[in-house]
Amino acid sequence: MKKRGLSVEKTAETRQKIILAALDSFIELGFANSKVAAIASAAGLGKGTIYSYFDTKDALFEGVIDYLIEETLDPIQSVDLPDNQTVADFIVEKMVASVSNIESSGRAHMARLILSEGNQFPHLTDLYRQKIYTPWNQEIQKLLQIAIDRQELPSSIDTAATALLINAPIWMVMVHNGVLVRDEPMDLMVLFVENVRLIFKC
Amino acid sequence: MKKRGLSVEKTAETRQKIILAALDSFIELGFANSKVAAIASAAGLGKGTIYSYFDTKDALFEGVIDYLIEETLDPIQSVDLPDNQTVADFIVEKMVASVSNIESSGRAHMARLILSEGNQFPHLTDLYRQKIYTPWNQEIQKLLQIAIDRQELPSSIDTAATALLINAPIWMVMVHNGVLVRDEPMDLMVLFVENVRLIFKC
Amino acid sequence: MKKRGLSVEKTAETRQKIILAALDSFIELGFANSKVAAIASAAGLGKGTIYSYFDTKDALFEGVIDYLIEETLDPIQSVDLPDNQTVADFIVEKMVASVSNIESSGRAHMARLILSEGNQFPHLTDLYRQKIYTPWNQEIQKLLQIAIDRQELPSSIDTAATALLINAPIWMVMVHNGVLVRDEPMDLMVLFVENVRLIFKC
Amino acid sequence: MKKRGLSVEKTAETRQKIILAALDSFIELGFANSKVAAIASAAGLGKGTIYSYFDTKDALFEGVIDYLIEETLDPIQSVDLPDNQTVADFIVEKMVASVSNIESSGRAHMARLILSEGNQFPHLTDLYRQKIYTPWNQEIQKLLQIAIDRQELPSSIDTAATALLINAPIWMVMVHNGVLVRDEPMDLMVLFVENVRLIFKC
DNA sequence: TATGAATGAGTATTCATTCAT
DNA sequence: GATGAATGAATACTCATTCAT
Repeated sequence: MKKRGLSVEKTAETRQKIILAALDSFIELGFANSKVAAIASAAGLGKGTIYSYFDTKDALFEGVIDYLIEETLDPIQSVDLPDNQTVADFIVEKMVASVSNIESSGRAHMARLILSEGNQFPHLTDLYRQKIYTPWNQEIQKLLQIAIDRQELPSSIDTAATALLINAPIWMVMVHNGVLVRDEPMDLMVLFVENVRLIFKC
Repeated sequence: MKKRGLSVEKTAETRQKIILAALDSFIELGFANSKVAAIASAAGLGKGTIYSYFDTKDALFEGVIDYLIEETLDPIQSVDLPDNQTVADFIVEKMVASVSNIESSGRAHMARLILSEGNQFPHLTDLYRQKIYTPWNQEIQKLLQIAIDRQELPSSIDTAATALLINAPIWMVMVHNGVLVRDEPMDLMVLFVENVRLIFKC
Repeated sequence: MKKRGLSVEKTAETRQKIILAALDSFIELGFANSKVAAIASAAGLGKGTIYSYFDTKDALFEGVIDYLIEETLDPIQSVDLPDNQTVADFIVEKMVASVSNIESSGRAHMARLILSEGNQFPHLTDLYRQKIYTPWNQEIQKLLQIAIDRQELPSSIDTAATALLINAPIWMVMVHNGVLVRDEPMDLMVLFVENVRLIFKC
Repeated sequence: MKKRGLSVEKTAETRQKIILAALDSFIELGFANSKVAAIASAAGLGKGTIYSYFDTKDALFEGVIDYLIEETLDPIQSVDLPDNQTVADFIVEKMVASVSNIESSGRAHMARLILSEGNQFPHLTDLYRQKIYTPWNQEIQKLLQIAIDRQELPSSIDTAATALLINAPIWMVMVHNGVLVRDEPMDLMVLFVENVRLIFKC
């Protein structure tokens, strides 16, 4: 069989094309208003082909979210914290990369899709929470605990609540820039860093 | 016309029934998955009656959002700030009432509907921004400016960004409690107050 | 009871208003596209009132046609033929009045309603045939027989066919002016008289 | 694409099936009373298939009329008139074929559909006038002018009016046989020929 | 008697999904 | 594997008709 390898690549490539076309459509039109036929057409494929790769339209949406989760998975790791760096600096440093490309990487789109369609896809909300949201919050909580241990933060703080406070500007800006005030976007980086400085009083 | 008075009451009551049934359905199922027939049935009315009050399903959704906006309109007013109260205390005090009933008053539902359906209803997003979001942010910015004038805050802060920081925990908690982690709700009040204290360093 | 008489008049007047409003609507929009509510509104009445006078929308249409048939009933009578007038002259003279106001009297509208809606209202087509179409043709046939007897026409003619030939320009013009070429109406009188002259070779 | 040929044939056949089933329904029930589902069923197809071929029920009706116009287009041509044949004979000869199959060819149905539904489909009335009615009348007028030139007719006649007179029996019979007196049909051929003889006095 | 709010049967239309080619 | 013609369940919406006032 001369090009079995190629065929596998081809398949992966076709799958990719479908997912990207579907993602565009879901972002622009939402799940309910996206038509399988239009996605197929945008992917340069026939309708039937979509169904060779995904059993149902729901499965296609799950495939898109799965893809985004895998693609954008890049968790902050508390174990990477060097001894000679403050927790605040570490968080800021680590988040610069992550936060600066939150829109271009598709992570903002993913989050907004979870916000808008999550109610109807509890399974995906669960997945997002398990793979992205909760791990991130837990790593932040670990870092906060380390900060308390190092006396960079008072022991009186509630780590769960403070983790949410660190997270809050990210969601605020995703809502602000992506839904409510698209023509005057706020700079997430500025907000995020300022917020960390306030929390760590530094 | 003798029974005109009754008739007006009756129609207002029917309209109310429709809106409340529709609201429940939109919150639970989203717009696309809500069926007009089911809403009518839940309201104890015939399908046709819905269409006597709203031309289309879209118009019904707009009616629901309009209703929520009118119902929940209760803006913070910077002019109410007493001389003998700090801006931080004023914000906290004013927001206690507002924030404590954010779920029960329907304001959280409204916000989440805007998040989930707003893309497909730009007109409603505009309305929400004009009536709720922007006025709130602007009043907060005025208060921040007063705080700067009173030297409760350094003049170096960016009032637009800081207003968003004050807002951020509210959206964070609406997302956290309403979408992602429904079984372990975070106490918005705690988060909000703590955040104000951090910002005002008090 | 002071104004029972008035009440009867009022009732007849209301009925008249309904029929005229309905007629306008049926002519302009056809039966299927005419809405009872719109007819009521055009008549300055409530929807329910229509149903006090006509059981159903179909009955309303029948009422309109009945009204037109009664209103416009003005048959040519062969017994009116004077001895000292040719049949051709008699037909022409009698039809001048009838044909000249065929549009303004509503007879053309009635005929076109029968054409356009008759298939769905066989009862009305029957009525029209019995009250208008067949009597007219039969009187014309009687006149043609008299003309044969008087040797104004050869005995070889087929009176049924010739009656239709006399009728033909009327329908031709109703179709031409009313449906196909509204902006360049043909003068029915000219056509009708010329046609009679051709048939009677005079 | 290998099966493209087959596919094209198949779709043409399906389109034909739809049009014929729709035509039957429109003739029997009229446009408003024809149900898309019933037409689909009569065509041995699913409802959705109709909508793959015609965007709306209105478009389906237009498709049917278009089809009839194309199918039945067979105009009399004045240029075909031989020198050694009278105009009257030419008209009679040419119309024998055309008129004798006016019912079986669908032309009568088409004309009656225009009569009954034309008011609601001005576009189709226009099309019918442009493609069928006006060309026919114009060719007849040309022939009448030739007849005048050849002195087969006096120059005093009005060609436009006389063309309508020639046409009149056709419409008269379509109305008579198709709407009013279906059980005693008149022989169109007899009427048409007799009428031409009267007009040409031959 | 007149009204118009309420009703729900009836219909056009959409679109995810199937499957023969 | 890829295709797109065919399908029909599902749904928004209409409007003749009823009936309480």
